[in-house]
Amino acid sequence: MRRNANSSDDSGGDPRSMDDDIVVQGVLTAIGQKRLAPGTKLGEDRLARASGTSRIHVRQALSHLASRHIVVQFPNRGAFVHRPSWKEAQDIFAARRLVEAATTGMAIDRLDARGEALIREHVAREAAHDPTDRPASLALTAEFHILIARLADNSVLFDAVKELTLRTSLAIATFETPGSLDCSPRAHPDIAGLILRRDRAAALAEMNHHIDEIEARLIPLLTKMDDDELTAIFKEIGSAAASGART
Amino acid sequence: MRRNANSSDDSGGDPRSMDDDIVVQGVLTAIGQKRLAPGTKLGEDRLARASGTSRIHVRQALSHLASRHIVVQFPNRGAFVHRPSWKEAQDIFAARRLVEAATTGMAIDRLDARGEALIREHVAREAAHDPTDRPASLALTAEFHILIARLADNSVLFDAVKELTLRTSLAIATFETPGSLDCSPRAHPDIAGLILRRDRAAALAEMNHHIDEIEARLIPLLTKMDDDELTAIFKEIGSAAASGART
DNA sequence: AGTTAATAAATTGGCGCCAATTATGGCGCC
DNA sequence: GGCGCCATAATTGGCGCCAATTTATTAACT
Repeated sequence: MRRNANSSDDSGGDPRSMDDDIVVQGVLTAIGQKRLAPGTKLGEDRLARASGTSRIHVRQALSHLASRHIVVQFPNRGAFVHRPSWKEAQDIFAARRLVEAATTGMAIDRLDARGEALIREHVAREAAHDPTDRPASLALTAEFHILIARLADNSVLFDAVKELTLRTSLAIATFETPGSLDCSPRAHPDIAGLILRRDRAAALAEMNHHIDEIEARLIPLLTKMDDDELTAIFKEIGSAAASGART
Repeated sequence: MRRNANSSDDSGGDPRSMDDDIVVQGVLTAIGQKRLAPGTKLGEDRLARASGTSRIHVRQALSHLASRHIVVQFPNRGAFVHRPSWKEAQDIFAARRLVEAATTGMAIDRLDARGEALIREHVAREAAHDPTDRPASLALTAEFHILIARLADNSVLFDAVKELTLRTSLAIATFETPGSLDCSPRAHPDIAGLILRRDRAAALAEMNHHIDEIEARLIPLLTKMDDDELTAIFKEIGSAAASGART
């Protein structure tokens, strides 16, 4: 009997071993629950002790997460939870608008009875869950978007939505304003209803609006500025001073 | 002085060490030159001897390539050059149409003098190259699409185009008809001219048509069928025989 | 007192070895 | 003659150890 690499379909990806998956899922849920802030160092020995596995699995898991842009690895310095720049966060949302508009349309095109049942089941699960539980809300949001992408029946776009969902949670953890809460899952039943009604234009517009709403909750904090932006600013001052001195 | 992980921007990704990159680039160019057919087993010891590096670098490189869907890894069996299914090839092209239409439009929006110079330089390089050199043509095609994606100034879509370009070369290696040759790079000067002229609609249409042309060169060869499709066919025969026997 | 340089501790990177699993060749059996 | 089974060989998976690099600490010096 051959064992499958990933049993649940909403798992992060395709790590080779089972112990790798433990580390990957651990880091992912820790990030999703905001127990691991962006920029945190992920020491190999520490993760190995925490996950109960060996250091080699931790390294493979970190390499896997690095390929998904969840962590960044510096040579001889270790792995850190990736802190996306403001530009990268905007890029992520622009890509989501593009890809998820496509997956929504394709999901409507290929919608059948099984797809309708899956959508209804998810809406029911969202209606029944505790709205004050932030990590659960975030996980349900990700599951909704991934479900739509699965119904689109395109493996490339499905993987893209999975990756963009993860990176979005990193962007939220980096740039979210402390005030706004639980405003996003409210829109899911609306989108689901429009999809079930095969209202293409309205579903696309609502999905775009939903992504815009998530993006609007983020603000560019200057304290979390990226190094590249900092050097760009210094270069800008330099050129401005040069032109000012010339004039 | 801090050394950069990847010096050239068109490299495959972000492998940690320099030796890993040797193996990654070696496998990539071998695939691009059709010296490694899809389905070929990539033994660790063999790759280590061939690349002159150690086995650990080979493993990290294979893990990296597996995360990019270039190779597939089976537990305790090793890594093989990924042989995309016909469905996956169609998915790749559908995703390319979506993403590259977007990158083309964004490249036109943000086009400046530097971008125009890069496009003109690439067109000149394509005009000067030997059209009978298949691997060089394929590499130039990939570089053109990646250049457009870079001008779009969206890191997520840039990475997506890089990955989709690689996967397309795998799809071509798997499904290409032997007859058709060097018909694709002909369209690049046209697309480049339309982009330079800021003709949005025509550029998008031409880019879509160009991708369609590449896809049209592929045919679903039955001999290179995927395992899943094969089992599906056997199941189909089984049910047909059962219903036939009952009737 | 601040800064620089040297030393020590901690962490990552890499290699060799051995165990576990799988592919292969040969043998006996039906 | 074909099929299934077992032993051998080859390959991958994993662990421990040591070297190389970075980081923290301490000391000396201006």
